[in-house]
Amino acid sequence: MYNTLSKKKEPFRTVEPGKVSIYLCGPTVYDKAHIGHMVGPVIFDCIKRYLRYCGYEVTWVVNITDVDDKLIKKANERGITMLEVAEENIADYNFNLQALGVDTIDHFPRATDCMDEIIELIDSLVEQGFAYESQGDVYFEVSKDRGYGKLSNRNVEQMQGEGGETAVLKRGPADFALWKTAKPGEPSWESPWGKGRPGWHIECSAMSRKLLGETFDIHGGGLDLVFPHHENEIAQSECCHSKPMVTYWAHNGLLRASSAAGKVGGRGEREGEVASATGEEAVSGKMSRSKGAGGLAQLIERQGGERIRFFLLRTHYRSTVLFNEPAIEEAGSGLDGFYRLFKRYARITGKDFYELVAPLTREEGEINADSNPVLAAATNCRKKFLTAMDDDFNTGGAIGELFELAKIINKHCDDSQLEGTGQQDTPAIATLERSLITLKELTSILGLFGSAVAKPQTEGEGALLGEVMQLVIDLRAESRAKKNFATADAIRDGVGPIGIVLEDRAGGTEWSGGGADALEAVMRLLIELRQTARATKDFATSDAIRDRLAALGVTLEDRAGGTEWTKA
RNA sequence: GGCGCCGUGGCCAAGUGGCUAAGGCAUCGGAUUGCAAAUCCGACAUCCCCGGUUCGAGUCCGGGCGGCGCCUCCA
Repeated sequence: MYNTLSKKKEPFRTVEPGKVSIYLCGPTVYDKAHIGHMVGPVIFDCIKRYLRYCGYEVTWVVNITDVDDKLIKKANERGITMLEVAEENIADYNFNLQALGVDTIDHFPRATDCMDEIIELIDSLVEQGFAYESQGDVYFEVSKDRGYGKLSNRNVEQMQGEGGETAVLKRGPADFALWKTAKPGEPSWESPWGKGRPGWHIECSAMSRKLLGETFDIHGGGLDLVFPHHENEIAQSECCHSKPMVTYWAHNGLLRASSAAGKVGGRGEREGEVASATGEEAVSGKMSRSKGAGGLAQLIERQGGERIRFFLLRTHYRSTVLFNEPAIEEAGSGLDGFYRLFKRYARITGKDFYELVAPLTREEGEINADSNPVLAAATNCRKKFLTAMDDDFNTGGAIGELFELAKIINKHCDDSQLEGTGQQDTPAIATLERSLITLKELTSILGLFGSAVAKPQTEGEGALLGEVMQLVIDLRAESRAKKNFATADAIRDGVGPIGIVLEDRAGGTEWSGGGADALEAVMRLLIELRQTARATKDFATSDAIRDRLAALGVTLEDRAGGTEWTKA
C-alpha cells in the first residue's frame, strides 16, 4: 500500500492483528457534491470490501464537517440556519453514496456532535504548550512541532504567506486556528475560551481519536487535503498524544473537468473537420464547488450510479482523471458487455446472476479446476485480479481481468453450444455457473453488480409505447394498402388482448388503452409478426420492423431461444 | 520562487528491470446470421525527445520539451 508519508509502497501491517481502522475525510457540507467527492468513498468502499475479503475486520469512518465559515456564509445568504444547510447537503451526499453503491461506512460522525471531544483536545494542546489563546481564539503554534511539514514535505521557513487576516493574533504566520471566537449572530459553543466554534482540522483529530483511537491504520482523503488539512491534523494529534497518528496516509488523485467533449486529453490537434465548440463552453481544470462544480445527483440521474462507479474504478485511485460525460458513457459500453453476459446466463439456465451466492473470503473462493480448461483459465484470471488488488488496490488492472473472465465465459457458452439446446444439469452448465460465481466473487470486491440496475425511466417507457404504437399503425396501414390483409388483421387482433383498441378514422388510425405491461406485449407482437414474415420469406416486412424499431432505439437480437429486444 | 505529480496504439488505461507491452472503447477483416444484433477469432503501439547505468529499461539516473497539482477554501 502506498503511503504519502513515506512516499513509497509499504507492506501492509496493522496496529492490531487482523483489524483495520480507516478514517476518510468526508465533505464539508456547505453545498451539493460533485463527482470528485465520490472518488474517496468509492475507492475506500472497495478497500474495505477487499480487506474484509482478505480476512480483516474493518472499521471505516467518514466524517461530516458541518460547522465551518462557508456553512455560516451559505446560511446567511439563504436566510436559513447552518444546521439546515448541513442537513440538506448531507441528504444529497447520502443519496450520492447510495447511488454509487457505497454502503460499507460504519460511522458517520458530525463535528457538531463531537464538540466535547474537540474542546478537550484543544484544551490538552494548550495545557501541553502546543497551542495558545489569543483574544478568544486558540491557535496551534507550528514552531513548537518539530515534525511539522513531514507529510507535505515542506518546512515552516520556506512557507510563504503573511498569516492572513488573523496575523496580528498569531505568534507565527503558519499558526492555524483550533478555536475561533464567535462573532455576533454566529453559531457557537461554550468553551474555556468563551463562545466560539472549532477551526478546520481539529474536528478530524478529535473524531478519529474518538472512534478509532490515538493511532489507527489508514487515513484517506483527496490529494488536495495533504496540505494544510492533514499536515495540521498530524501536528495536532501527534503533539497531543506523543505517538504516530496514522500508519498509512492514502490520498486519491483529483478529477479534472475536461473541455471538448469526446476528446479527453492529448495534444490539441485540430486538423480536418473541427467540432465547433460553440454553445456550452466546457470548463477545464480542477473541479471545485467554489468554481461552481456540482450536480452529481443530476449526473447520476442521467448515467446511473454503477456507470460512474465503474468509471472511477477503471483508473488507479492515485492518478488524475480527466472527467467528462462521454467518458462515462464509454465506460458504460464496457459495462454493457457484462450485462449481456448476465442475460445470456438467464437465457440458458433461467436463473438470475444477481441471485448467485459468491464466496465472501479469499480462501473460500479457490477454484478446483481439475482438468477443466475453462475453470483453469478462470483461476488464472482470479489470480491476476487478486495480484492487482494486492498491489496498492490496483482496480484498473483488476478490471482488465474481469473482461478477460467474461470473454472466457462467453467463449465457453459458444463452444459448448449452451444456447437453444435446452441443456440442464450438464457438466458444461456446471462450469458456466462455477465461472460466473467467480466473476461475482471478484466483482463484489469492487462493489459492482450487487443488484440489477434499476430501469431509470418509467416515463420514458410511456413515450416509447407511443412511438412503437405509431410504428404498429403505420405497418398496418401499409399492409392494408398492399392488400396484405392477413398481416393487417393480425395486427389488430394482436393488440386487442393487450387492451389496446385501434380505431380507423378519417384522419388516420388512433389507438387507446394499454396497461402497465403494454409495451412488453406490443413488442412481443411485433416480434411475432416479424417471425411470421421471415417464415414466409417476406424479408421486406421483417426488415422494416427491425429497422424502424432501431430508429426508435430498440434493438432486436435473434437468439437460439427466440428474439429479444432492448432499448438503448 | 518552494514542494510534488504526470506524458504508453485514434481515445481511455494496466504495467515500477527480463517470456510475444494487459484490458476497454472505436475502427477494419473473418466465423456465425436470410440480412442484422450479440458472441467468438484476427488486425491495429517499441512506450514525449536526448543522453547515461545495465547482459537487458516503458520500467532506474541526468537533461530537455509538454501537461497538471499544492503552497488561500477544496474530495
